[in-house]
Amino acid sequence: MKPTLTLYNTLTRRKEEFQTIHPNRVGMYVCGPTVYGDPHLGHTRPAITFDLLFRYLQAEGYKVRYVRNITDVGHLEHDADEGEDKIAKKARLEQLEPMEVAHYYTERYHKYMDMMGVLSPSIEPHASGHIMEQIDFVQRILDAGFAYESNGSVYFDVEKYNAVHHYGCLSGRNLDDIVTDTRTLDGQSDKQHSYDFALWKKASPEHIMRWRSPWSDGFPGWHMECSAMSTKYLGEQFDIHGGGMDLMFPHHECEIAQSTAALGHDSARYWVHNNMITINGKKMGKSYNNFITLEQMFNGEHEALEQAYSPMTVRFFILQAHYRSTLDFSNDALKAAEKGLDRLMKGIEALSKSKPAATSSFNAAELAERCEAAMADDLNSPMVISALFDYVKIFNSLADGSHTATAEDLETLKATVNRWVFDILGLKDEKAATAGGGKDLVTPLVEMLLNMRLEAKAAKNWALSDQIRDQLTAIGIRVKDRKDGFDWEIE
RNA sequence: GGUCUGAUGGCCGAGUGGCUAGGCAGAGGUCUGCAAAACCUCGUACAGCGGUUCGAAUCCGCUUCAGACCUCCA
Repeated sequence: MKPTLTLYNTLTRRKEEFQTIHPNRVGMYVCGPTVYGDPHLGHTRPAITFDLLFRYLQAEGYKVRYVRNITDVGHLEHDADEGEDKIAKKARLEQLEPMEVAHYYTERYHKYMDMMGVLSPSIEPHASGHIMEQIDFVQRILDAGFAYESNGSVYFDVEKYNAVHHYGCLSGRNLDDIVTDTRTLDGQSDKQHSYDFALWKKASPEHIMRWRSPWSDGFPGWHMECSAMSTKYLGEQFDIHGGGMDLMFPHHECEIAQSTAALGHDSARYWVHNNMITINGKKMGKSYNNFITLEQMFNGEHEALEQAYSPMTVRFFILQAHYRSTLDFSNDALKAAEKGLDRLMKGIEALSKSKPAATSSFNAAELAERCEAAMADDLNSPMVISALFDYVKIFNSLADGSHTATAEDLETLKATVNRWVFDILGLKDEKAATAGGGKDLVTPLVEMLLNMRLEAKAAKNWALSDQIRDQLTAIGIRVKDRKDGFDWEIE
């Protein structure tokens, strides 16, 4: 009997049993990147968190439609009239068409996500490709009476909405707090209240990205795309809405307000938020300009990096922390993750090479049980990894006989490892992968030398034996002696 | 200022009332011609002060510190 998945729902601030709207089917919407800059370490947290959930739900047998958007329009620098679209701004700075910028960074995002084993979602809609749907959604809110038009722009009437519903239910605020805390913005706003937010913005003459609408030539407000696209692809009600904690307010709060205003109810059942990656205790992000891009992570070219870290090291680093905790970047932590991952992969290799015995000295089924229980408890990937490490010790002991396993148990363990390490955690053995073709050519040569070394050892010719080992070490081949021969690997 | 979250051993990071998290680093040991790898053993960690309890890292209160959001951020 598998444990039931519980997920922490930000709406209720507690872990809830996960129950799908439709049997065996899950609709999941996650806020993707705004494609105006290179993907950085911070972007990997939601990508990997929801990739983990996506993989896990699929492994559990759910048919999952995972929608992750690309924001390529409508995301303003400031929510004021003089606000400038991020994509348009970048385009102006770089003398490019806005779509050129969006395309370039979308490709970069895909490239780096792919390197880190982040699966492509089921659908990846672009905001710019769904202007019609957004206009329709704005119209629905207008029709419902929760928005007003002002000088060609359309704004959400927060006060009116709040009289009927609770604006702030997700972030735990109430309108009074928001009223007193909203910073007064300069300029002659068309808004009735500072806390009203734009559903449609009239474009100023120099604004490049603009579309025709019933109200003006303009562009949709930032929060609109998620409401419109999630509704289009997942329906008026779906199971999971995910994103970074920093999006909780105002973005997700506004999304809830928009959906509730237009549809009469919130569209997502479970709101799931990942925490931030920090550096020196501070959130890594655009605002602090303290981010490390993935390109830099992987090539080591950043002043904060003592070395390069592989994509799987970064993935493992993230999975070793619970998704709702902050995770602090440091070289020591990354190096620890690198070694830990190496240990895990070597242990799995040891398992694959081990020979069956007549009896098993341990409970092989328990590993899967521990993984299932940990993961079902709000995606506790650190506990999954902890269980795996406990078994790595056993896998490593199979070689010298201090632990034994039957053929059947070995198969069980291999299947468990495949499911948890590769399918669900989404890890890959990078060394094996990169060695790949090269190792095949090198193998006969290395083994010839190592067999010669075995003969030298048998003849107690330690000088020759050590010479062979040292020279192999010098070219990056690490030799590991075993009772019955040798092992080797490419560093 | 408002709202919220957190403070765990040298480092990272789980754990939410009693039972070993785990990884990295470190110490000792086994194995080995030596080395590496592997395995075994080890660390009186729960910010401070008070309270509840037979029992608290875990619950409650206060204090200190840190962070997030309130403006764009994954």
